[in-house]
Amino acid sequence: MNTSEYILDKVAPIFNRQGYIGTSLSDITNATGLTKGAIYCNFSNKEDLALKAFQLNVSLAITPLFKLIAATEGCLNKLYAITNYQRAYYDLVKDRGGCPMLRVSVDTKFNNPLLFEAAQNLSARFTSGLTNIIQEGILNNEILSDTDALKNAKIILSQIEGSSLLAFIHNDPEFIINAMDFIDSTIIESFKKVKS
Amino acid sequence: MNTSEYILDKVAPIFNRQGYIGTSLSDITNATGLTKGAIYCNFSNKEDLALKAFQLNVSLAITPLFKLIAATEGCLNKLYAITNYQRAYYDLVKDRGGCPMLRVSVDTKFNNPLLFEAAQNLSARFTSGLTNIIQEGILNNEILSDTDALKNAKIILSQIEGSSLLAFIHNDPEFIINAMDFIDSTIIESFKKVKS
DNA sequence: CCCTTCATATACCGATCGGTATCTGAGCAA
DNA sequence: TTGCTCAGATACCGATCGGTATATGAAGGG
Repeated sequence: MNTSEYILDKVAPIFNRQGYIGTSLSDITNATGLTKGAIYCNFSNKEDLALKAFQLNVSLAITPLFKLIAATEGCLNKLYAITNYQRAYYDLVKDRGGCPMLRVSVDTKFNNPLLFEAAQNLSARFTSGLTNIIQEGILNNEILSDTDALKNAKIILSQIEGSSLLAFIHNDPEFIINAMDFIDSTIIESFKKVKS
Repeated sequence: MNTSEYILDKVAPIFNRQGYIGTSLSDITNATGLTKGAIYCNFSNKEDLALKAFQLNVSLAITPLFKLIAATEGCLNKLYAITNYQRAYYDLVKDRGGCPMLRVSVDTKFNNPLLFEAAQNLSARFTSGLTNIIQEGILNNEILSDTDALKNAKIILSQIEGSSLLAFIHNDPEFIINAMDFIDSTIIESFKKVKS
């Protein structure tokens, strides 16, 4: 692990807990044991560091889900893989400050277009990924053809993000568990061609 | 309107857009046209001002919903009143930085226990309020008796907060509209004793 | 007319902010 | 051994931070 990676490893959870403005250069030098000289030798400025910290947080918290989806066969199975991944999400991110998409989007909308756009793009990829899964399911005859893919994708993503927020507020993963059980038992169930 | 109210009126949306740390005393003096002397004459410190600004934001964005619920007769009608209120929520808060509960809970969890607790309490009141409505509906025979009140309250609140966040990220109130339509047509519908 | 009161303004505090110019010292090539 | 490179350390910059002590000036009472 080189110095840049070492810095990001130490700093990414701090940015996710305290936000962009809430994380100071002294927080960064304290956490890494390095000096400002070392930081600015590896990153062009605080914003650059924050953006790469966000990317690291995403690669740890969300990218594995995208890979899991890609590795899963069948559209309904992909959807179940998502809810199953989310069931462990609270434990995955609780010590790192919660969902990085949630954190950065709230934190930067009015003062950091670069970081906000990164969060916005991630959310858009999430939405379109979900939409594509449902649409494929319709084409494959796995999902009822009168299902509105985009609408349902937005509802599922709302449920994922909202339950993640509430779990974070109350230190209670049950919000996520409940929401994922509901997605499985009601939303995904309604996609199926034949009711059991 | 006295000076304290004037300051809060000018400052509350700024806190909601930029967060606690992201709002500086100069932001506050610039927005009000007053000096630091006037600010500290009306509020004991920045945290005090931020807390009261949060309370004002809540009283504008969320308290009206609580009053609407209280003024509505019938548990199912109360639930429909909630989804209906949320349909206009994006327009209500978009110029003020989005949902204050979302903003403050993300912003202050790791650095301002006082403000975080206020957001946490608000979320808890929201959850228990929803739970009580559903439980009353069960007692009144408006809602099926095998309905899990707390679980459904958490699911509805997740949907409300998640869709609010996504609408905020993408400047697109459709996330909220979709989610509220879904709550009406699927969740509340599943509460009813007799399917139409 | 004078005195008190009190809200606001002014001027200032030490600390910290993000950022940078310069220095140091280890590694390496010749 | 010499000299170059470059990662990192040190020391410093002006600006801004939250907060406060003091000055000012208008209003009201005697």
